Amino acid sequence: MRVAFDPGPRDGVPRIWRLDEDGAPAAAPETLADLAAVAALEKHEAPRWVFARARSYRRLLASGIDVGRAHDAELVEGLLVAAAGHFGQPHGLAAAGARLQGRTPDPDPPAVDDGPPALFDTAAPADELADLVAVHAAQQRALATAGPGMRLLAAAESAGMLVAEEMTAAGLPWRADVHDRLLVELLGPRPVLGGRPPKLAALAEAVDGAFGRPVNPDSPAEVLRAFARAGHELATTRSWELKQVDHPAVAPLLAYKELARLHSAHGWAWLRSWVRDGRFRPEYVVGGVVSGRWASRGGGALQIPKAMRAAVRADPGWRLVVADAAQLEPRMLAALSGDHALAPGDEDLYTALAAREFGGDRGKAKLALISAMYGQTTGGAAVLLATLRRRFPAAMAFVEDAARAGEQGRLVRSHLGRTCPSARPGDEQPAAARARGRFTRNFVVQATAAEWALVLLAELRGQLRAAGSPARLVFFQHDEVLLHAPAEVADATAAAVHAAAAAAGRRLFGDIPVRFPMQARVVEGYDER
DNA sequence: CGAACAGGCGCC
DNA sequence: AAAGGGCGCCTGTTCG
Repeated sequence: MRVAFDPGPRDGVPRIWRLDEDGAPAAAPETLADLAAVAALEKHEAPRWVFARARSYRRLLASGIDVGRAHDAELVEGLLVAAAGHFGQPHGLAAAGARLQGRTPDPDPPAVDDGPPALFDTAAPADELADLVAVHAAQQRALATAGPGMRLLAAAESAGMLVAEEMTAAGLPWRADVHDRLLVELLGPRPVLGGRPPKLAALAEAVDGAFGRPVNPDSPAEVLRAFARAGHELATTRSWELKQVDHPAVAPLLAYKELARLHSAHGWAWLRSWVRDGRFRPEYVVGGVVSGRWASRGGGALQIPKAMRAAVRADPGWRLVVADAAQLEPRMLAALSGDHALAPGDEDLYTALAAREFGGDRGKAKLALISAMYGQTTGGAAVLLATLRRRFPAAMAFVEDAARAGEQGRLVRSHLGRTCPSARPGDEQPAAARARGRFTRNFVVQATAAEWALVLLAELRGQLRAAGSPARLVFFQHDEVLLHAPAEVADATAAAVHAAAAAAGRRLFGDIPVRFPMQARVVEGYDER
């Protein structure tokens, strides 16, 4: 059974509508006394809940209610709109309803972005339950004809929404005291009145000294002028370019840039803004990246520097289970292309490939595969690619077909059917066409990896719920998951991750020899190997 | 004055 | 040695 759910406005009442699998109403709409009634329904009937958007589930979580299965109409609409070749068209509930009635949809309302999500809530229109039911029914019709891949993708995307909201609610354990200690070690004591911390100030002074005049190291233009005066004409101030310059300012400047980045992006201001009560609670945007990867809002959640990861520590008596998929994208390529010899087992793929084809040079093997998937042609990649083309013709043909499709302005799709954005006016120009070819080449692999990860999350969440496990998913980053678990169930949680990874591979590709191993480690701190 | 853009770099 | 896919977010700079 399915149940459409409308939380109603803040001070209003929640409403539900029982539906058949195809989305047709199975009864009259009902008004609930309170949100607790949702919990009772979940306990006794465990329906698939049809939500208009993530915020509907956020309202439930705020009341301590979680559910097992969902259909997120906004996310599914985005998948269907893209599949129809209209990527980027409005896909919120209002837009979907308008499209259903043959009207031109208005742009989606802007995402609310004014602080941590738990602290605000934008009231939905008074009664959108009827719209939700109509849109959902239309989506079920579309999914019925779209095929099993799209149906799995719609379910996984919706499960991703559940995971994302629950992760935000749970928060990533974050020790402010450890973070502060790391900052003091790297930057010196926190400056009381703002300004540069001692070590940054010292490095800036060293840069001034090396140039013989004040130079703002934060201003690329000033730095370029200073080097030019010293006889070094640079195109940029990127660190790799600076490293090739023989000048006494280079060393302090590079050190400054590294520490300044930490200070500005993950310094004391970040800590104050984003960590409350021992938790970092970013908001995850499911499907926020064209490839289906998640984006995040607030705190740069998907760019936590390695240098700060020691601040992520389990609560006393708890552990972190840190699991990341090994060489996920080349394994996806092996599965997608049917070139299974590319990924023969569980062992490190690059090392194995290097032993067979690249004289044991793992770096070469990695560069070759990265180049194949990203479309790199320069910097010595060409000779490596020739080796790949000879040994793995099907895999290379797969990415090259995808690149050609992009160059010709055609759409490409992931394994389950996520569709890339359409070509834009101007993309037929040679340089733009090549760029689009690189994009579509990468899209097929990255988007399929993203949906594998999505199915993994859904499987893992399902396993943990079925087992009544107290372990919680607390972080997800493309091919890596973190769980927070009581020490006594940490090993079982790691085992659940392995099982979920295997299940995700089967859900996508059936019984093939390619493996998608996840290395799971049980640690107290995220920095521990 | 704020908005928009560019340069740069963190992560995958 | 230094280029190719996807992001978010900081600072500096320019523009209106």
